[in-house]
Amino acid sequence: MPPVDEYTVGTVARMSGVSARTLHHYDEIGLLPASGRSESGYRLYTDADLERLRRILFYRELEFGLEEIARILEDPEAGDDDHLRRQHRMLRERQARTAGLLHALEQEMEARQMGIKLTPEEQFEIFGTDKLEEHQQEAEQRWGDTDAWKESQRRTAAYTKDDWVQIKAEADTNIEAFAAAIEAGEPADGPVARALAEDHRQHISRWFYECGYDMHRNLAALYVSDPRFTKTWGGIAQYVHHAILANAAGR
Amino acid sequence: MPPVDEYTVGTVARMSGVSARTLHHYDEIGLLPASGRSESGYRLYTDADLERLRRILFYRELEFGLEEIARILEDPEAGDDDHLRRQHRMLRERQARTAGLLHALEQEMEARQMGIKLTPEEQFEIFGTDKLEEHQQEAEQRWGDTDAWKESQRRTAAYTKDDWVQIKAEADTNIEAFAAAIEAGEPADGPVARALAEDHRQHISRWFYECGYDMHRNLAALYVSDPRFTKTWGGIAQYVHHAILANAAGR
DNA sequence: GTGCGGCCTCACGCTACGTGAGGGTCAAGG
DNA sequence: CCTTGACCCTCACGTAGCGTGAGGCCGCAC
Repeated sequence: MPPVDEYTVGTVARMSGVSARTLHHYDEIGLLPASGRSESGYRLYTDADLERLRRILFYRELEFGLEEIARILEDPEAGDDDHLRRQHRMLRERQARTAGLLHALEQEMEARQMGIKLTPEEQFEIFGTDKLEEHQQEAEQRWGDTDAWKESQRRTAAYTKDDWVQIKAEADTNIEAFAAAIEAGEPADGPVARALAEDHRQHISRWFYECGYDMHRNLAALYVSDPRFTKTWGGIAQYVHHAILANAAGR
Repeated sequence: MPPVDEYTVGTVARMSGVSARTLHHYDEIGLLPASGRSESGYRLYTDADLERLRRILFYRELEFGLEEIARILEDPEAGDDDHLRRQHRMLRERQARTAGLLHALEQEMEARQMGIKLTPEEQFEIFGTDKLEEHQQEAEQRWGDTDAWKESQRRTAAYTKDDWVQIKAEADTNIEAFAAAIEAGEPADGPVARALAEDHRQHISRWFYECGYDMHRNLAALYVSDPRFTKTWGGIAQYVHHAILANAAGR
């Protein structure tokens, strides 16, 4: 006897993340007919149905219409690469448009309000201290005329409180991971530490400014030479510095 | 007397790119009521209406519901930058989501081994040679196990013929620009040459693989050391090499 | 035997319009 | 002056992909 292989709508719904109504709908339109029914009329789905559902959801994510999904799934391959390519093009165009909107929006917002992104109490709430502004003034003194700083200002001006919470969370995770790596005796130039360094670089790129490997190296130098950074990074600064260099060297 | 300032639906439709029905709809739900009517009952829109429509379309592009757009526009900017932030956040989410979709789509396409993206005739038509295959195999031998190679394979698997035409056009433009810069006596480490090098880097990043400045430097080294590249770039290889290094150094 | 949660089948609601049907209106040409 | 064709009007139903009850059967625990 094969594994259970008999699921009711609710079960399938919970497993796949869609609603029961959606399954009813897909049954109705024949996109995903239930393989069978129980004596009392309950829809019963098999593992094969689940697999089909997975494929359906994949194409749905790509914003194909249900009808087109049906066609794609019906005939095994055939000329469907065209669909995929078209979809790919569409998505790339959308990506470009979105990027344009983003840029316009950021400029608009920067113009609208220079500086003050959060009220002092909100900053307090997030960072547990209100050193952020102080930190900012220091930073501006030193970096005010670099492109990275300007880009950082442009981007951070647009962040909401939720964004800051996430930034903080990511940063903390990264610091903790480094601490754990030291604990575990991972070498600073080993694969684990390098991966963490890469995370760190991407964190900066994502939230503050385009941070290539060269930039990252420069930043690493600061971690050991600038007391402000050393304060944030505590005893692990040296280790992080080493890891960043090792990571950058490998690219 | 001010400029015309009296447009009928069809005119507005053509100017804004929406359908007349859409304008009817916006009128019906009160989102964009026509400022007036002609004697015969034609809707008449003013320049102010057009401005409002532009704003509506902007928010619509950001996937706000019409009802919410109405609320945003009605309220004379109370929490104005608040919803700007929300838009910004939404856009970034969409950006990330679309990037994910693109990635998934590319993997799917690569997995289906649609590697034969262009027929030999098309290859010849675009690149003026059908020896791409050999070239490709050589490259794979040498670079096959690098991340950049894999990323490039994944991404290019999804390109259409039109994409390739554009890629080729961009590349040619870049090469010609370099040639022109040499002709004009531009120094290889001057601003013009560096800008061209930056274009070149972005071209690669956009179409093939993430090419940071370090990576770009490595690539530059090949241009002067690897005969295959030297062939493509002819006599300007040395100059390009120099420009890339200069550009990377400034970042 | 009686809850309670899960399942069933209608069936109407929703968004943002598309798409006619049936009928006036405006400017140019015959 | 009258016709023609492009444009405009107001209903009003259709579409996709479900959401959201309503009314009722099923099954298992207490």
